[in-house]
Amino acid sequence: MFEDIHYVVATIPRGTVSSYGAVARAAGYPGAARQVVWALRTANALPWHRVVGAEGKILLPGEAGVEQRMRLEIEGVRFSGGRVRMEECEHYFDEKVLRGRGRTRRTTEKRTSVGKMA
DNA sequence: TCCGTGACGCGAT
DNA sequence: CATCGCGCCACGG
Repeated sequence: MFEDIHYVVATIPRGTVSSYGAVARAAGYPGAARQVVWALRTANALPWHRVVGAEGKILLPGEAGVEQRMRLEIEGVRFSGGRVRMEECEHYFDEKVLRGRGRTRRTTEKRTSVGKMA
């Protein structure tokens, strides 16, 4: 499992970010966002700073959070308020292959919001 | 072995 | 909006 997560995280291009949930899905464990956290915590040679909350929010507490934001800004990721501008910087894995959103009832019903439908 | 704990996410209230 | 509740799953006590 962490192998998959590790791999997925490693594929996030510099200058872009992704969310815990997105990584979990990409790795093949929809809903297992927590495991992504674990994977990031334990692994050390990963671009962990490229992973933020679902809304582009930095969830890391304390200094680590500051560092994460700093690193992202260095990579060119822009922020809007206290969150990352996902609209511009979110990295989309092969969503077409991941669209098997396992659980999550019918979130797709009115997906009028962020037009992220490939 | 069972139980609580997360850098979470998302629909429902 | 703010909150709650549940799902997910590896770990440490």
